[in-house]
Amino acid sequence: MRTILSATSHSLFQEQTLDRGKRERTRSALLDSAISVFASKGFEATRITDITEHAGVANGTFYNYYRDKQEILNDVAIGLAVEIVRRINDELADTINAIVRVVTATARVLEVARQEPEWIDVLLSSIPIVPELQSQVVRYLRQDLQMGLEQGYFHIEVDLLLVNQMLALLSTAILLDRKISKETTRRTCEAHLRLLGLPPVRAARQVEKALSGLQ
Amino acid sequence: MRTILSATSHSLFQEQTLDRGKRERTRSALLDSAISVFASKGFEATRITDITEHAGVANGTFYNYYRDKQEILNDVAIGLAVEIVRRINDELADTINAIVRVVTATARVLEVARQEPEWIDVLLSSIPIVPELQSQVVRYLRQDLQMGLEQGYFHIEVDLLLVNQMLALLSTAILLDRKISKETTRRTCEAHLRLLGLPPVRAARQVEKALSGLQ
Amino acid sequence: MRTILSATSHSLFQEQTLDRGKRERTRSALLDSAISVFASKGFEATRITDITEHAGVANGTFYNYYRDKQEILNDVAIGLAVEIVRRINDELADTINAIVRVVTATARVLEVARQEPEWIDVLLSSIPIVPELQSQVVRYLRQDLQMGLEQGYFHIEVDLLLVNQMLALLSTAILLDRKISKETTRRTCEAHLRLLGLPPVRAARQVEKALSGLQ
Amino acid sequence: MRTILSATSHSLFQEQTLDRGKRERTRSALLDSAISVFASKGFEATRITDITEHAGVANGTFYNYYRDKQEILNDVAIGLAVEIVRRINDELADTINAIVRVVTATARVLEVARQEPEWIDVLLSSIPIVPELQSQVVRYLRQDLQMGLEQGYFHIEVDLLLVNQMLALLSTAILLDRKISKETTRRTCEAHLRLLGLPPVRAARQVEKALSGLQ
DNA sequence: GATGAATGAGTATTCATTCAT
DNA sequence: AATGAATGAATACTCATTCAT
Repeated sequence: MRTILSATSHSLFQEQTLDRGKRERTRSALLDSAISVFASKGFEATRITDITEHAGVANGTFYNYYRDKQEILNDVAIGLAVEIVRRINDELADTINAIVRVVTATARVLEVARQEPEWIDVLLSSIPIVPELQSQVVRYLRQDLQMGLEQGYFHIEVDLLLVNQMLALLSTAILLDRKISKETTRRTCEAHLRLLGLPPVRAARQVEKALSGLQ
Repeated sequence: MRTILSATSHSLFQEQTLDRGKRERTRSALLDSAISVFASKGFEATRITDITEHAGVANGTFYNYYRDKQEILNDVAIGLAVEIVRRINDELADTINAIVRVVTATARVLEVARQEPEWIDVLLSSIPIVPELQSQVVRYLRQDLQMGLEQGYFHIEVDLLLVNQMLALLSTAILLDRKISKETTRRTCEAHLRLLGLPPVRAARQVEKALSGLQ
Repeated sequence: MRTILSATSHSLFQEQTLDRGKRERTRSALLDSAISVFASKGFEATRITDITEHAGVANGTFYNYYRDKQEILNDVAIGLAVEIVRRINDELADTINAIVRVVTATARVLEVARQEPEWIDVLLSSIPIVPELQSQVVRYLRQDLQMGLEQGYFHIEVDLLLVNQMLALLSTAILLDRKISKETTRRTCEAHLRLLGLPPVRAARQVEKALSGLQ
Repeated sequence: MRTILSATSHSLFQEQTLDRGKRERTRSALLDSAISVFASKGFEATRITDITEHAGVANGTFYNYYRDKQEILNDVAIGLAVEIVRRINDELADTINAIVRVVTATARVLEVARQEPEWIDVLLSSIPIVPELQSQVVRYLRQDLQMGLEQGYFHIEVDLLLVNQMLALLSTAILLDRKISKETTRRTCEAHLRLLGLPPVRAARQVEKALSGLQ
């Protein structure tokens, strides 16, 4: 099992296509470039040539793969989401307690945000722009929340609003503290549990316990 | 006392300058126009001519007042913030209970969001772009939060992270339910109180009570 | 007789109209402003508002007096030429030797260039743009040159080319040494006499003599 | 040896790049175009689209090669200077008499001015705008002047002022008589020699001799 | 497939000029 | 006469997109 800690490749897509044909390698170069450039300049401000220059290909090459910026953003965002979800799922495979699952997932996302800030920058800013992404995230989170309800831990209506509230708390943490200190992680996890209906003291205790078990 | 409910002018700035000279009237036309256009197309996508056309002036006129989009956004955002804070302050003048203050303020912002969706759209999307705005909001909110701590209601560290978490919950409500149903208002207020450290049941009761007192 | 040395007013036109009506005073303010601005930014680069701002009047006021930049330049250039010619003529009234007249005139123009650099800047750069100016200068210079021929000093064809050559030498001095050192003055006078056909040694002697008599 | 008389190509740059790649051919088209347009409208008055239209390319193409007008002017001016100097140097290779060198160079520049008026227009008007150019010209002229001093012909201080005086006389000739009659050439050469300290009669004789040897 | 030169629509910005006050 | 806000034509410049090589 690939663990999160070992994974700090800065080229998500290249890594996956080293073996495949030239076409796939060029596509990956574009995708990885897009992550970097979107992260540093923002989606609106990046020009096609920013991506191609960073990828070391001619500007015309872009159009052999994508129609426009939006299209490559979709690929980038989905690719990032899949990778991050994969990492978390790997680790949570055997965890059945919903509280632990929520805290672990939150902490792990923040962990990725610390190690690969570009990924999370792009991913979070993509959510409002890439419709498909939103539904993916919702479907994923809802499972754990539902589980928490059934286990009697959470007291809240599980719906789109809730999921978005949790995402918003996550984004807030990342935007405010790019280094993602332990403190920020703890407070974000606690905020999640409070929101889900745990009394404050209990939320604190559970977060303490779950985080200490993570490393 | 001017109440929020009676106020639904759609021209925040024009209204204030009907009596003053031509220069101020044109400036207000541009400001009101900017609100509309920023709200409908977003800041990045609006062109200067969108603003001037909507205001019914020539494109060159814009530059008699502002150097660029960013500069008019600053004026717009600060103007909106001042107006909204004024409305809420009017109503909260005599309220000393921090919980009631927080719930009322939250509900009132959502009320404005329902009646003047453009205002809140622009205001919220301005926060990351207009540095001055962030500090204004923080200063304002911190007072009530501090009061809640002293009254023994809240159990949380009052800092920049907290303020941003609350703003993020507010934004989430508005983005997800532009109509701002009573349900959305209630859940957002509850989320705020939960985040601030009230046990879920108590939070629900307090929100119920405070909102029913509002009309 | 007004002497050159006493004259260092920086407002050629204002000075002449202090007594006349408001209209003339505004016009003079525009003219003096135009000199300053043309001198510092050049004719092409100056905008109407540069002139009006410098004059302390509203931009629209300009059009009460002039149709465009070219028109005010004409007035400015002619006014400057008249003033400079007047000063030199005052001094040369009793001088009958053509060599002394040429050397004195040259030295005096350079003297003005030193004391009122803006005047000469504008005047010289106006020559190619203000047709009337060229013919004025030619008519003026030709007299002394003709006199020198008759006195047997000069050996050269007196025509447009010669006059322009002399002007070009004058401009060169001013452009290269804005401070107009004594050395620059001497060399320019000598260049003039050499061009007019005096043998080098004689030219040097005459310049020496004429300049020493000037102050 | 390529003679001046045979050379009347009107496309200085195109001619040099017919064989190279497309990029260089387009660049040359822009350069040649710039010469024509600068010559006919003057630097200030030419718009980028004047250059691109004349070159038969789209306006955007300009910016693939140059950032602005000034940048292409630099290239144009240096290119012209190099070409003209090359032509004169070719011819003067074996001439050791400084007087003959000066007269020949002067006459040849005027010859170019007659055959390629645009070149000289642009070149002369570039001198004040392109700093590099001035120093190039100075370095070039100074050699011959120094030689004349050593040969005992010239009596003058060789410095920046002198070089600029000679350039000014050259410009005057071109501006006043675009056709560059023999008369204009003769008088300009004589003016140069007089300025350099030859007695008038001797100057006339030397010019007569040198010019008659030229064709 | 990759290249990169060429394109030209889109937009910002300036500034001379007008004209109601 | 003076004002100065409004105008809009003129122009620079960017950049997504095309396409011949």
